[in-house]
Amino acid sequence: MLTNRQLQILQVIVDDFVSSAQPVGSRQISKKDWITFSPATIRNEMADLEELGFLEKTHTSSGRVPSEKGYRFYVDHLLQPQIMSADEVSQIQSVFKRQIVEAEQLIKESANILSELTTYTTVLLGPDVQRHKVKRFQIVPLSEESAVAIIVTDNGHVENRVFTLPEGFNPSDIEKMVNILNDRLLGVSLQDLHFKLELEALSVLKQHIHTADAVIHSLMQVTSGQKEGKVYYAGKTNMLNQPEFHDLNKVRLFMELMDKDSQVQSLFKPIDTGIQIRIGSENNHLAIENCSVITASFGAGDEHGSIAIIGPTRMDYQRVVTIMDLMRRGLSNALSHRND
Amino acid sequence: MLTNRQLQILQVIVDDFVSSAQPVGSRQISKKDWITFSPATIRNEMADLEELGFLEKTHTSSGRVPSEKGYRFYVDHLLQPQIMSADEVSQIQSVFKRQIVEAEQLIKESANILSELTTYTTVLLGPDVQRHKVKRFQIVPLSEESAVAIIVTDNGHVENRVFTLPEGFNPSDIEKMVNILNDRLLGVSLQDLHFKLELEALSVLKQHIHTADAVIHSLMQVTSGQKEGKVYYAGKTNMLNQPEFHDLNKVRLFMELMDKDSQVQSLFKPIDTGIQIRIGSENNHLAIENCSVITASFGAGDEHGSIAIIGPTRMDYQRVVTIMDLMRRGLSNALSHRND
DNA sequence: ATTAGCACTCGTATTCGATGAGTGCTAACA
DNA sequence: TGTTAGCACTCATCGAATACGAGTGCTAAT
Repeated sequence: MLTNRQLQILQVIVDDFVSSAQPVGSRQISKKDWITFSPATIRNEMADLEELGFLEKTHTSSGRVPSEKGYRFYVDHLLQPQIMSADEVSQIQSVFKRQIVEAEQLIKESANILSELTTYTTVLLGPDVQRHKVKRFQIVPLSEESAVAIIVTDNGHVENRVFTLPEGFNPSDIEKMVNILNDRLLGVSLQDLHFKLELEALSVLKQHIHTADAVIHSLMQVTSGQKEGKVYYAGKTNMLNQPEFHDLNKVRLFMELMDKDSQVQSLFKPIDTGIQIRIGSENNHLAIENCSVITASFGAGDEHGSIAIIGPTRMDYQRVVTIMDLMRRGLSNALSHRND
Repeated sequence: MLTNRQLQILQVIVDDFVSSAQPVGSRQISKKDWITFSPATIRNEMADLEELGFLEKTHTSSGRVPSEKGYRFYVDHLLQPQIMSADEVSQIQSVFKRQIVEAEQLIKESANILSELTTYTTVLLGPDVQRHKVKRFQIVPLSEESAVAIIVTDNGHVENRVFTLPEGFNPSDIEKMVNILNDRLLGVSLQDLHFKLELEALSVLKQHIHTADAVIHSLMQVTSGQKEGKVYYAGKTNMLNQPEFHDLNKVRLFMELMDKDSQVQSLFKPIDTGIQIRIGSENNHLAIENCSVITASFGAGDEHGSIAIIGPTRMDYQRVVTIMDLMRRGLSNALSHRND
């Protein structure tokens, strides 16, 4: 168990290092006016904290830097909600005041504000499309051999894909088919769609349309492709302003990672509801081993998603957590009242 | 007018500098076995070429580097088609062999291969949606107050947007309205849609539906939003491997530019058909003043778009032009035969 | 007209010493 | 026994001095 004094010192070191990016020395700590003990005492305590694994040195005679364990402890025990300026609060709330109809647009705006306020990078994981339910099914023929299939979900998302019509397909069958499909598939979630098409719709359709087999298989191709939700980024280049990214190799690794939506998706998906923090190696990825990811999920009813902020491990956790919590509540709120 | 010897020297300098990124000295040039004259002679010629503005020095006693004017001359007069390895040719053609139904998918694949083969960054400008024509108009109600409007264009693109329904709107009017709109708007290009809605559709609708005014205005909001085509990137991080981007500031500027689709759109849009090259300051943008952009437009019938490659001014023009030409023809071909 | 020879320039890499922030330890102190 | 002043020591950073070498421009010889 850490003594009160050790807690104080750890807190100062993290806070100082977060804002200065420079190793923190004993003299610097003693300057804080609520610190009553001498640099020598602080040095002793720091040596202990280092032995316990909360601090590190960059070289033999440098100041101290929080270790991952140090950040973890700070985040778990020392975090205290920050007071935000009225200006910033109103900036956040301005998004929710505007009457935005489309959920997607609302969330994107939030992500932009989030990176602006934090100066970190925001990753926005779109709502899991697979959970949405079919509201309407539509097929629009384009030519003799191709048509576009459209699926509207219950909350307004539209999925569409061009597919080829089988030879000898009778265009007049389309309407019949669409009716049957709408009848059968209403309310089915997109993730179930694939199977429902094969198991239920196919047999019914076969009775009415003789090329049904081929069409359904084309449609099944359509439904199989869209496994992942969309990923949206804001403030991607903010990371370049962080001193820890003065190294081009790190920049490259980071940017390459950010280009792979599927990897980003799995790295940034929240494991639980609420706000979570993953520090450094906890992220399990080389490209962001010196980064922390803070995720927040939000939602109301069917419409939910998550926002993540990524910055260096030396990130302003207090501020980010406070802002994200505000954002999370606001978004959930806005989404649930949207259709009243 | 340049002498034959000057042409030879300019060619060697560009070629060498392109592959080595180091200023080229007289000795190095004389080593080429088809160069028959001595370093001293070469130095004299280089001094002349510098006076003419085709070459530059990085400092008083360094080798020569092509100037923008030098590249321009090289590109205009010295470019000769490269012979590509059978391996690479087949890699390109593999895309077109696969039977891909959706034009967008096909083009994206091409862009990926393009950046792989060139090690530069590919920017893909989607077909100009505004030119497409309405094939089908559809409205799907989501709740009492909202609905999603869907526009399918003649080549299978789907535009959609959620909009609010006016109070007191009678849901049963939707079908009537959709019918009228489909009737009136079939074949209208998206860029005209906005006005047609206001000028033609509105008056007709008013006769049948008393809330038509409000609905049309909601719809007009939908049609006004989608001014720009989509932009797709491949190999964004390739630029980081170029030695000219070892400077973090340049990286930042470049990445920031690439995040702004609308700016990228206007910078990379080809002015003419065929292959064009814009060198350095010809691009008129600070962030890419040391870059060259090679654009190629392709298309068949209604479906056309353009691909651009961006790299440092010290880029392998011969190779890129050869590859892009192959790609351009392939794409145009594939698109025109797609629906046969 | 071409080229060998040579003095000169300038970027790069290396070494060396000075500086200063910061530590750990010891001994004095309350 | 916990705290602190004092001091020797470490190590990153910076600037000056130096050597090195690739490359040029000029002159004079071919």
